[in-house]
Order: sequence, then structure tokens, then C-alpha cells
Amino acid sequence: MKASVKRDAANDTSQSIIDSALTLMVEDGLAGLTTKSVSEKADVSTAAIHYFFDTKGNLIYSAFVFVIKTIRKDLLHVRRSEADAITRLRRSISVFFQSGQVSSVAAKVWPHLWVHAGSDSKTGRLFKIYNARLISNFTYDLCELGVSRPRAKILAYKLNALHRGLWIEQQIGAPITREECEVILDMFITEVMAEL
Amino acid sequence: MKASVKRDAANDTSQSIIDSALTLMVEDGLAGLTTKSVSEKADVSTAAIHYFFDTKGNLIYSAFVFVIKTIRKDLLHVRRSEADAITRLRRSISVFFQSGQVSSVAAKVWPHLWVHAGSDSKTGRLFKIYNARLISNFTYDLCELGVSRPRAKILAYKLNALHRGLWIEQQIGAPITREECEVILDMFITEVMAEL
DNA sequence: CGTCGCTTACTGACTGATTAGTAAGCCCGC
DNA sequence: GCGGGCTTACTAATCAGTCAGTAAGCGACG
Repeated sequence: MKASVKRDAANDTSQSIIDSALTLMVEDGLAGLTTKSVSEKADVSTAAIHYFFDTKGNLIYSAFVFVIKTIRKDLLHVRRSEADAITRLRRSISVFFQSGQVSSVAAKVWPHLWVHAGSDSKTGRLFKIYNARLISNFTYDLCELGVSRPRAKILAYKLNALHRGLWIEQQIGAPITREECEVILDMFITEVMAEL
Repeated sequence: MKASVKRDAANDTSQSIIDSALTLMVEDGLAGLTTKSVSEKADVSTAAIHYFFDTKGNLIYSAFVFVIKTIRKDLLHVRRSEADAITRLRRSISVFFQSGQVSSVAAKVWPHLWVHAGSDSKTGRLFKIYNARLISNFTYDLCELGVSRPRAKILAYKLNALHRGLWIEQQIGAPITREECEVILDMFITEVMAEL
């Protein structure tokens, strides 16, 4: 399968633009994300951004889509390869806390996505869909463990809130370690097991 | 006590600038927050912003300080007026979910504060201090209930993560009701009680 | 009691830098 | 020699911040 060199170059360029945008987003926030700064980081001209993404808003949206696709892919891989509901639940959560992976930058983009979802309806829809799927996944696992449907939904909300809150705590709040995060998340699992 | 007319006017003006900045932050994000847009909403000239806050960055920081002061004041009032540790814990949390209060806008500013804390060190310190105090408050209440110190700290982290995560869920994620949020937070209380 | 010197609280008009976006064209592999 | 992948060169708009000026109040001195 000999892919076109040009096409590869184009993919590389547009991907490096997205990477640069994400990096700048993490470093300086959305306010510091200009076509100039992105183009400099990606080592292309500002016009290249418009060539690939048309508008700046489109680039931002595309960057968010990339982040969500990346995490969904990782998540899907874990969920497919794990038959046991408990370990599946456990490993699904750990996807959000693994540092290296595709890019540690992608993980730090989350709060920007939340913020942008609040003012941009398109990003809002993107996040809502992603979020609904995640909760659906958690609910499914919990049901498989023998929890009743309505109860499972509540617990899924709780688990979602817990891992997201811990993420904020770890990133910008208290000096909480990954180990402490895992202790707290383990508490959730044992609590669920206990009530069965 | 006849206060100066001018001095009152100045307080009103700088407060209305902060209010406008917070409103715009919620509506369009930090990217849409310009000296022009703020000045138009506050019905003053752009120069007035620089007169009171010197730089735009300073205005944003001042707005965040205002939000944190407001919530700390509400929190302090609840904590002072409640002798029982359980109800104190419960009511402390409910402060974050009460809509009306000083301004519903202030509540929606939180994710912007998280984001800004990531790129602006001054805001980062502000948030860290606020956060440490909150965890300290929670830990204190839990210790009073008879939980051991190290355990109380872990539980405080958990409670912090839980309420913060639920807040995001409620604001921009799933269509979760306030009642469901309270059910989940009640679960935490009963779990703590059970392990004693 | 008045008015003089000074301060506070602004405004309107400006500026240089920066912004997103465009238009025309160049280069290189096919 | 043609089209995809890009650049150079540009523009109109907008940006944060400055500056000179002003109206109104305050303290205090005569």
C-alpha cells in the first residue's frame, strides 16, 4: 500500500497544526491561541491554517474532535479487550489518568473543552455526545455486575463526577498523587461490590 | 455616616466593570472578553477599565478574586452558624449548588478559573489557596465526626472531587438534576457514617 | 462663608501592534 | 503541464493601552 507522498505531507501538516494548537491552548489558554502563534509553532505560514481549516474556529473545533477521538479510541481498545466488568470499569478510568500515551497535552486540554462547550454550541454538542456515551458505558458495566438499571445510572453519574473532579484536583488543585486518586477510585469499586 | 458620593460612584463603577467582565466570560469565554466589550456592557469608556484596573489581565484577576471572596463569604456564614459537623458538611456543599444567591453568573465562572489557573500563575496561586482551605474545612468536619486524620484527608479529597465533578456534569454534561446531585452527595455522607 | 489647591473619577480621541482572513502565485511530483 | 500543497504579501478590522483634558468634590485657609 504505497500512500501518496503529497497526501502524507498534507496529513502531517494538518496534524502538526492541530498539535501546535493543542499545545498552545494548554500553555496560554484559548486567548493566547492566534493564527500567528500556531503557525510559528507548526513551522508553517498562517495561510496554511486557513488552507486546511478555513477559519480559526474550525481549527479549534477540529482540535477538540481529535482529542475526543483519541480518548474514545483508547477507551474502546480497553473495553474490547477486557471481559470482566470490574477490571473493565477500573481500566476505563485509568485511561484518563495515564500520562504518556498519545500525548499528555491532550489530557490537559479537557478544561478548555468544558469552557468552550459553554459558549460554542457545536463544541457543546460534541461534549454532550461524548459524555452520554461514557455514562452509557459505565452504566452497562454496572448493570453487568448486577446493579439495577436506575441505580446503575446514578452510580455512573457518580463515577463520572468522581474521576473528573479528581482530574481537576490533580492538575490544578491540591498536590494529590496518582496513588491517592487510585485509592479513592478503588473506594468506589469496593462500595459498589459491597452493596450487591 | 454620610459617605462620599464620588467614592460610592467609584465603587459602583469598578464593581459594574467586574460584573460585566464575568458576564461576558460566561457568555463568550475569555477570548471574547475585550476592553471594548466590557466597557460597552458596563456603559463606561475603555479608559475607565485601565483607570481602575490598569491592565486587562488585572481586571480578569480581580474578577476571579471577587468570585472567590463571594463564595468564601457564603461558606464562612454557613460554617459559623452550624454546630453539627454533618449538617455543616452538607450545607457547605449545597453552597456551590444554590443557583440564585449573589449571582448565578459567579457560579458559571468556575471552569474559566480552572483554565486560567493553568496558564496564569497568579490565578493558579489564588485557586490553590482557596482549594487548600476548602479541603482543610472538610477534613476538620470529618475529624470531628471521628474519622482518623489521614482517612479524613482522603475523604475530603473525595468530597471535593465529587462536588466539583457533579457541578461540571450538571452545567455542561449530562441532563442531571439537582435532586440527583443531592442523592449522590448524600451517598457520600451515609458511606462516611457507615464506616464509623 | 467662599474660594483656592489638589484629588478623584472619569471621557474622547488617539496609536502602534496584532488580528483573522484573502488573493495571487510558486514549487514539485505525477 | 496540471493540480495539490503551500508561501509571500497584503488588508481591513480590532486590539490593549495612552494621553490630555474636564467636571465635580474635598480639605483648609483666610
